[in-house]
Amino acid sequence: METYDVMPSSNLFIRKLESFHPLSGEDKKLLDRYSRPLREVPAKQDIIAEGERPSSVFVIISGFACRYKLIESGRRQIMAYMLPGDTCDFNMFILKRMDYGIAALSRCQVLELSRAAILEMTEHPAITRALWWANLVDEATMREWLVNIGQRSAERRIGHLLCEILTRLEIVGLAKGNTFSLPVTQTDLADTLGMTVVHANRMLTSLRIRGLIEIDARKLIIKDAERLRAFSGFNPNYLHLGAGLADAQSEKETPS
Amino acid sequence: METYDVMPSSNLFIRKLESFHPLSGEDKKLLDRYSRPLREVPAKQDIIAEGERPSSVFVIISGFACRYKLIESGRRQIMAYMLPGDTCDFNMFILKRMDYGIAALSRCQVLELSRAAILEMTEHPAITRALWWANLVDEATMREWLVNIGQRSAERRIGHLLCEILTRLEIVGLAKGNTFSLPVTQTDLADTLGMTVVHANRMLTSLRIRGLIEIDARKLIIKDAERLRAFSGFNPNYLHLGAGLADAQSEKETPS
DNA sequence: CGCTCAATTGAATGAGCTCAAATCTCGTGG
DNA sequence: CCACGAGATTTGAGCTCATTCAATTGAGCG
Repeated sequence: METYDVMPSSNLFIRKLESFHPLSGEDKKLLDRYSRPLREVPAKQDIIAEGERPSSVFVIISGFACRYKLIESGRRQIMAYMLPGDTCDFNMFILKRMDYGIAALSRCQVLELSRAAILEMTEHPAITRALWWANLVDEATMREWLVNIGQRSAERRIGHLLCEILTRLEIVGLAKGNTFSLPVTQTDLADTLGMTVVHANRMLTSLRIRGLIEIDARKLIIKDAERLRAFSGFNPNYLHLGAGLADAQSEKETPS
Repeated sequence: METYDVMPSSNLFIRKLESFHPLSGEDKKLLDRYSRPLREVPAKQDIIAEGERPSSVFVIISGFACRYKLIESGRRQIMAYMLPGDTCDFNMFILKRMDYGIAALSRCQVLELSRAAILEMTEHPAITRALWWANLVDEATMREWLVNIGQRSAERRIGHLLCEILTRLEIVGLAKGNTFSLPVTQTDLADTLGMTVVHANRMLTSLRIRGLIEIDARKLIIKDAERLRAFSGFNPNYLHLGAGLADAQSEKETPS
């Protein structure tokens, strides 16, 4: 068994995958080779639109993106946030047509992986496992969002989402001291949580008054993370933090 | 290329998988071999509870089951319906612990597939593809539910869900003439759609008054499916009906 | 027949929405 | 460097959809 780098990678794609499964130097070299070029996408622009035929897999390197759907009435539902390091469904090109869109919420740097790139990556078992885990966690996250929207009050919904974003950004080192940049509009938040902008604004204010958060420009400070988590019913279980790593660990201990 | 049975299989597991990808006689023989024994689960009982270590994959053969989560306040969110022929996530045992539960809504007959059974099945490419598609459609369905709960009024939410159930039951031949048995309580519907039982009841009444549906015992009649679909904004795209089949088709036409 | 759970209905309350207007922010052109 | 304009945030007021609480009716079962 070889030794791995101890320092977290500065390549967020690699760093995020490593949070799911240990990668060898060779794995990382391969990933690094595919980590260029980056496509710049301005805020509010589609990365891939609903109805398009998917031809590559996207990795967000910087900025916030989302999966979303529009309905007949013109309303929009955001179904997932894609934060730096996040990969969209790597089995995407099985689909004939996208049944949803992926758009940049803020300015983003996006990596496009061709079918060939993905095929090469999936020949590496560790990378494949990491991608698998990423996929499982995406699904689990979507389930949690369903619970959030279906069962919690508007104020707790917002709190829950902020807790999730904090946790996910911490994984890739983009949150320090419970503070992070949240480059999305309140309209985006509202469309994420199934409420109106006006109400989202009021509930943010309410969280501020409770002393749970602080907002300054597009920086969010979670003043009391523990209390916010309790208030929002946030339990990070569903993110399966380090579960893939634990799994690899137990395999070493009890080889099958 | 061999010929396949023209008649739909009476084994709903097979029938459902076939709706995603054509299966050879040999494939079906294998699936059939694993189609016993059936476990009987009474209504309201867990098939697998949150927190358990998953050791097998479940296939619903008769009855309605669901994936669900409970939150601190005691509220329940149902995140998916599992109808006859439906398979739960076939990658489930990668997980250390279930982050949600699966329960029977009505009395169910459930097939349990061991890890070994799944491994054998996934050596057959056609079965693997079918399972893949099933998984993709499950994810797409969850996305659509998010849209439904997040963006539509209570009455349209119910309408949308009923349209989906109708479509899914038709695939396995359990809906005839827009009529099917819906063995779930109104409380279940309410917990599915993020509303109270009282309101679910009122909205069902409202749909009845509009002449869109009729309820008699646990039988649901959709009086005017086209109008109900329009009313609810239901578009079956997300179920990717026959997409896997079309895919197989196009592969035959243009072999890579 | 009596029990439990599901369905239904009423009335009051409240969370969240709509409409509207005011203020703030920030990038762009002059 | 400043003014302008578009988009974002904030606040007010009134209204509606959906909830809560409570009670009644109905249906299936031992």
